[in-house]
Amino acid sequence: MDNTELSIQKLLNYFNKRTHLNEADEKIIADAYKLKKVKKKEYLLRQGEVCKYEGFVTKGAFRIYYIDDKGLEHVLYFAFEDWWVGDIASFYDQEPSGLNIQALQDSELLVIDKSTKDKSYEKVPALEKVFRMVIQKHLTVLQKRFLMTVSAHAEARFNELIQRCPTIEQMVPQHQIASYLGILPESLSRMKKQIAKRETHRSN
Amino acid sequence: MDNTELSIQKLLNYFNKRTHLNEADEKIIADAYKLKKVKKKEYLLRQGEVCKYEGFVTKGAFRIYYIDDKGLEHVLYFAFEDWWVGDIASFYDQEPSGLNIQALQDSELLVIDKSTKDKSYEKVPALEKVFRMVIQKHLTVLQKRFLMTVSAHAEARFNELIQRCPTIEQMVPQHQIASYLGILPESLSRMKKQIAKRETHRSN
DNA sequence: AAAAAGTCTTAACCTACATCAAGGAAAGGG
DNA sequence: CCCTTTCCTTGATGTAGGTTAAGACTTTTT
Repeated sequence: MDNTELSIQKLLNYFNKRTHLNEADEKIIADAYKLKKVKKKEYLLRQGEVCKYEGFVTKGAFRIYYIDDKGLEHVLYFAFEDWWVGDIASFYDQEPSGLNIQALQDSELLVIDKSTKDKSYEKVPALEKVFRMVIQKHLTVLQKRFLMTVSAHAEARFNELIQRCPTIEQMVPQHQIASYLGILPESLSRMKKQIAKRETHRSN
Repeated sequence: MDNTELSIQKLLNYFNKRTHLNEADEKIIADAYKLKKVKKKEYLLRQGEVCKYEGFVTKGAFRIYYIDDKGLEHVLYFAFEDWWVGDIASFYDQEPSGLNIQALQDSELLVIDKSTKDKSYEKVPALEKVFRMVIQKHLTVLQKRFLMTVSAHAEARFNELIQRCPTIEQMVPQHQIASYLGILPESLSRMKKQIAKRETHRSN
């Protein structure tokens, strides 16, 4: 079994956890998605472009971020295996995107373009429900993140992130974690020093 | 035509803008949704309760907000006519909600409970697509809001709000607008004074 | 192996907004 | 209509995190 087939198997697995697909459905899906390799630091999407692909990450990791008018980057989320990447608004309306999607490591994903996706909904109606639920999940996660961001200090947000995703510090550089938390790298560095100082005080 | 029928007509209208329903579909939907009246300051949902209803606002306005551990309120969004209210996570998983949904004025909405909603998806599959798109829209709006919140100052967020929703100041008290912007009422008051001062300087 | 690019830390200073406190205006209820 | 509650404003002071600048350390590229 080659790389593409393995990836497709992961995707079918993902779908079958959420609905039941028959063999004909699986064939349609297998034909609709194409394997795409993206090298470290390369982009799947850049701000200003139309989002051509919706992708299912099968290997590696991505960061999805926005660059504001001052040139500062703001990480919207990190995407690892079994996550979806893309800019829904840009993909569905085929209008310029406000987001950048960059590989953090050499990565692979299964991608689908807009017209193929539309056809897949027609051919496999069960996908409507699956994606409704996937998007619902995304929405609730973002809602929680938003409320956390407006109600808690950076240190609480940092602790929450580490608890929810303990390996994150091994996977992405610290300045990108700072960007995810909504603070500058300098602030995160300072904050970690403070935390460490409190830790040693406590143990003495 | 009574109040309920008028409301149902608004809802069918809303759905028919996004898909095509036949008469049987319309009948099913008309039976599934019930009119509910909520007086000013009353709640459709309180933090800690399970979200029993998903609602389509046909009259009035609501605020959806979260109370943090310090007791501070954070407005997630305001909902006016033709908007949906509810806590998706709590509604679909029937688990306690983290949100409060309160009427800002005497209001009316069409509500549906979880099991009726599940049945409506089975009976009218076209609704899957409609709600997938509604939720997609919610997600993109929240995404933009989140990025605005982390990248722009309170004054820029205020200007954006006024531009996007010019009547908001007539509809909701200023301290709730402050809460939506993620600042304290005192800060918004001060900010508006600053803006006004700059305006008069410019015109002299 | 050298050069270049990227990453992390530290320090001094600054600012947007929070906090605390209090008085006044408006609005809604009996 | 008064009384209570809600709402808005203003001032003094505090602070989390931003800004600027610089040095060291690490990784990648050539």
